[in-house]
Amino acid sequence: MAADHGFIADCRARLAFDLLANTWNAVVVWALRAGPSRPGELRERIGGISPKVLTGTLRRLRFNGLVERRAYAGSPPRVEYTLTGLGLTLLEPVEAFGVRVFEHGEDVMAARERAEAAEHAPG
Amino acid sequence: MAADHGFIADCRARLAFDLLANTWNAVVVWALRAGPSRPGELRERIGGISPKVLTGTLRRLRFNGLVERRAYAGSPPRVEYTLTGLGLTLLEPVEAFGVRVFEHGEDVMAARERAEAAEHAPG
DNA sequence: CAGAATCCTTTACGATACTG
DNA sequence: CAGTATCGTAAAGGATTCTG
Repeated sequence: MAADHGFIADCRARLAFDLLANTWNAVVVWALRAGPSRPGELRERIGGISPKVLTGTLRRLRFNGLVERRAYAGSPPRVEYTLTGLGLTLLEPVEAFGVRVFEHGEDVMAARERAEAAEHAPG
Repeated sequence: MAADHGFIADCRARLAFDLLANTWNAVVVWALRAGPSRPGELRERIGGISPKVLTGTLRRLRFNGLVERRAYAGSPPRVEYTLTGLGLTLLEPVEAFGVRVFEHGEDVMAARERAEAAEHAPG
């Protein structure tokens, strides 16, 4: 069970990749690589994510043990989110993935244009 | 702009991680690591994915240039899907992620149980 | 400032049946 | 066997407003 990295049958893979199977999960993990961050910082850093969606995403990540929440007493409220050990472990491949997409971003765009052209031409 | 791997602002990250932002995207990429595969093989290998959803996922992956489709003439139909160069490039971090989740799967489960307990206790 | 509440829209997912 | 069509459900995303 610890040595079948070569091949994983059935839907254990789905359980694993569910950790990323949302629009913002990986983005937020990525944004947290800078260290403990407040929600406002995250929203600014990410761009285009609404407060509600960020809250929901952080909740999911906490639920799965990737992220920790720490609240400080006082007013105005101060809250910080941090990657847990597990989150840091998973950050590495996430970051590697992101870097590669950035490196090969033009391949993706080219593929999309080709696909769109192929949709319009024969249709 | 090719050297800011240390920090990516705004929502380019979202564009990147959209490639994984679905339930089955990463799972199918993962399942294709074995080499060219027919849809039936993929369904069997993955488990729990319906034909329609597999088709849709493969379509998305093709659209983004991660996967290639090759159809062979004849009857019954024979179709094979393969990871493109880009797909192979991205497979590595995907696989690394999967492996790590399998290694630390118990952390995830423990976090979920803790989270569920925390929901029920105070509520 | 954090985040809960509300309302709406979109879309992925799932089961099933059907066609070439 | 590959893929489409149809139907229904569930959930995520988005915009906005409000409260401690």
